[in-house]
Amino acid sequence: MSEAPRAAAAGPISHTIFRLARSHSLLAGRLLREVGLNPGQEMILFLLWDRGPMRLTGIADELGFGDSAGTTRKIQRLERAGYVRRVPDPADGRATLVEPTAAGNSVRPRIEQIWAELERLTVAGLTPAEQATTLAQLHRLEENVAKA
Amino acid sequence: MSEAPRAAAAGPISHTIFRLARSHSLLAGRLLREVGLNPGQEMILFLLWDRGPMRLTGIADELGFGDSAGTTRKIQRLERAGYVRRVPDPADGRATLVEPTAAGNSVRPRIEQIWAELERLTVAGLTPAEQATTLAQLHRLEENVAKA
DNA sequence: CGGCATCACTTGTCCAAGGCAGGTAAAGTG
DNA sequence: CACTTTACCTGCCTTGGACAAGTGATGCCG
Repeated sequence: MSEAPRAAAAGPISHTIFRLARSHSLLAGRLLREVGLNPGQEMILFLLWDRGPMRLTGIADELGFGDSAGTTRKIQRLERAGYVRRVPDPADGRATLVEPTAAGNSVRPRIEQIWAELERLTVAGLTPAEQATTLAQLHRLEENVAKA
Repeated sequence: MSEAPRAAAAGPISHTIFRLARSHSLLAGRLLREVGLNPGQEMILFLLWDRGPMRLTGIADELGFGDSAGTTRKIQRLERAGYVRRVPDPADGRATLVEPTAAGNSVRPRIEQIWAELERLTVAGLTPAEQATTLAQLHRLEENVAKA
């Protein structure tokens, strides 16, 4: 893994984000495979555990999914995996609410462990103070990029 | 886009990397669509511009592609786009060298502009000193994640 | 109240990425 | 000279993002 100077010269931070993103996603995928999830699906579960049953549009808005069609299919996969259930929204005949199943709830501790492990590996060697500044800077980058 | 506290609690930095990665890739894709590239392809061109003709394995190693099959197809797409050409390696009958075409070279200034724009949008509002520390910290995260 | 735009979701299709499995030809090795 | 390894390619599967089109339910306006 030597340098790729031209890309680095043209945009060193973008370049590093790009590489970090792929490695991080691969690592997350490797850790999550144990529970049969692919990277991203655990985000939906975290959201449901926090907020209770949500409709698809709510999930999509919250997680920044661009496309509702993609959201449908993500939920279908989680449903096939048995972690999530779909119930009609009593308040709106068009909508369906998504909620974790018992199986979904039962993997929660394990998923939280996996995320803790992922975080541990990611920030290895950084002091708590460094972690805090890193997080703050990542948030600034995220805001910039989301806004653009 | 409010918070997703549970994921943030379980791994705030991982969580932010995840979101940043997707937004950044979407932004890069939007900027690059003008020249008919998808995010990632420009990395290959940067590499070739820096190093001259390379074999597929060299490209894959350098950019961290896991799979040689995927590399083959990425190059095929760049080839179909007309930006790259494949020539047999005179030194090794098994290998093919990949090099930019005239069309590939002609988009170079534009791609570098696009990357500069991407970087500008990404680091908007950060002082040069902040950019330097951000870059250093991203590199540390990348090393950690690549190693794990 | 009826008509109509809007909303929530679903399905189909396309393309790109990653991964695995298997195949071919050339190169290297004992 | 066999045998293994290397470099690459192809096929196939799953995921992801995007666009298009369709269905049923809801909301609103005249």
